[in-house]
Amino acid sequence: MDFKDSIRYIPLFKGLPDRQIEELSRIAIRYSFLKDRIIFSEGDEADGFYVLISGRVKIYKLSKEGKEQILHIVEAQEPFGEVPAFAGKRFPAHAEAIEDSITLFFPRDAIVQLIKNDPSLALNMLALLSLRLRQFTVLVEDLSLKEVPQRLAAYILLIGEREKTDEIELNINKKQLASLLGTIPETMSRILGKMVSKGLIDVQGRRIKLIDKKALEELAYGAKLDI
Amino acid sequence: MDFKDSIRYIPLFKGLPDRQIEELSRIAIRYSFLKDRIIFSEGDEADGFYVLISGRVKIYKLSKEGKEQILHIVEAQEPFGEVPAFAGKRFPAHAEAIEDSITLFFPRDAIVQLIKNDPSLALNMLALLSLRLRQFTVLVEDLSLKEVPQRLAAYILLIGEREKTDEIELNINKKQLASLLGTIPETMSRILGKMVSKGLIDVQGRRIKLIDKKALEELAYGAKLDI
DNA sequence: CGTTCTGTTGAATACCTTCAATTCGCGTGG
DNA sequence: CCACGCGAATTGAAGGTATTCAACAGAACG
Repeated sequence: MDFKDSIRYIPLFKGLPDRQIEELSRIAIRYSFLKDRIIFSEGDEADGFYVLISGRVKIYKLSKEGKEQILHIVEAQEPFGEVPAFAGKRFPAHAEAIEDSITLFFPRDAIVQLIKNDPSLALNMLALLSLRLRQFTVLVEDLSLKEVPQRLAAYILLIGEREKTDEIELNINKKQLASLLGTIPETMSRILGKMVSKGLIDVQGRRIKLIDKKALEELAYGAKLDI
Repeated sequence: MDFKDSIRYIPLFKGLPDRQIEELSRIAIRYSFLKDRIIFSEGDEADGFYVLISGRVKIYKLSKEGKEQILHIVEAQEPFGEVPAFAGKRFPAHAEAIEDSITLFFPRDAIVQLIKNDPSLALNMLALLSLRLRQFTVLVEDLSLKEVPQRLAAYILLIGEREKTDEIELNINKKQLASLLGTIPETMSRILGKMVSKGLIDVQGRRIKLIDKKALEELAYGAKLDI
C-alpha cells in the first residue's frame, strides 16, 4: 500500500526529502483500532512507534486499584509510543483508542536507519520528545503543586485560548477530563458546580461557557477559590 | 582550554569520532557553581545545555506559595537543561547546585550542527530524552496514583537495588527527599517513623537499614501499610 | 424501552498539610 | 574544647482537600 500522502504532511516528517518519504511509506504498516480498543499496554515489548492518522488515542497509567491517570491525549498527525524506540524496549504506559482510529506503525530499525541518513528527521524527533518533556513538567507541577480547582481553571482557559472562543466544547467526556487532571469524576463535578454557582462559567453537558475569565485567571494563576 | 578528557567519557558523547570530541571540547564553556547557587530559572532564555562534570544539581518546580517539587537530581556525567535546545527556547524548570558543581555548557547552534553531522550523537540524545520521559511517567504515576508511604518504600528499595546494599546512605537530605517524593518534611518524618515502629527499616540520620524487605516490597507494589 | 454507562449529590472518612513548639545535629567562633 | 546558634528534623493538634461509598438522575445505545 502507499501512504505517501498521509505521511508527507505529518509534522514529524517535515522537511524530509522525497526519497525518505517514499522509504517511510514503504515501511509503514497501517493499523486500525475501533473505539475502546487497547493499542498497547504498559510493559509490552515494542519494536516501533505509531503515528495517529485519524481518531484520538489516550496514553495513560493505571494504579493497582484501577484508577487511571491520563498522561496525554494524542491528536491526529501526532506520533505516540516513541519512547521505547530509543530507550528501553517496553512501553512505559498504556494506549487506548478513545475514538475509531487509524494509525501508521513504523518499525524501530527502519526509523533508526532513516535517522542515521537524515539529520532533519533526528532534529524533528528531538523537538518532539523535548516538547513532551516540557508538557510533563507541567503535569508534574499541576499534580504536585496545584489543587484541582486551579488545574481545572487552567485547563478551561487553555482550551479557550486554543480554540479562540469563550464557548468551549470538551472533546473528551468528564470522566476522562477528571483522569487527565489527576482526580475523579465526583470531585470534577463538585468543582464545576462551584464554578457555576460562583458565576465563573456555565455548563451544558460538554459545552462550557467562560463567563468571568478574569476570575478564572485569578484562580488558575493567582489566589485560591474561596467559596 | 581543553576538556577533551572530561568529554570523552560522557555517556551522551559515547561513540563519537575523535574529530567530534575535539570539536566539542573547542565549543564547551566551563561554568562552576557553589552549593546553593541557581544555575538557571524557569522561563530563562536558553541558548544551550549543560553537562554536569562533578557535584550534584537539582531540577525543580516552585509553586507560587514557595513549595518545591524536585523533578530530577542530576548526577555527574549527566546532561541537563537540554529541553530548550530542541523545543521552545526557555527552561521549563529551575536548576540549582546542591553541591559545589562543575559543568560544561554547550551552545545550541554548535550542538545542532554536530547532530547534523553525526547520527550517533542524535541517537544518544534521543535515548537520553526518551529515558527522561520514561522517568517522568513514573513520577506522574507516583504523584497521582500512589500514596506517600508507597512512594517512599519504592524509593528506598530502588536505592538499595542501585547500591546493591541493605544499608543505604541518602545522598540528599530529608527535606529534599520529601520534595522529590512530592510531599513535605513533616509527612516524610512521620512515615519514616511508622516504618521504623513497624520494623521495616532502621533510621540513623541519613542512613537507612532495610530490615523487612519483603514487607517493603509488599507496601511499594502490593497492599497498603496498615499501622 | 430497557439496559448500561456517565454524571451528580450527600455523608463519612482518609490522607496529607499547616501551624506551632521543641529537639537534634553540626559547624563556627570564642 | 566547649558553647552557641542556626537550620534540619521531629512531634502534636487542628484543619482542609480530595476520595470513598452509596444512592440516584440522566444520557446514550441497541
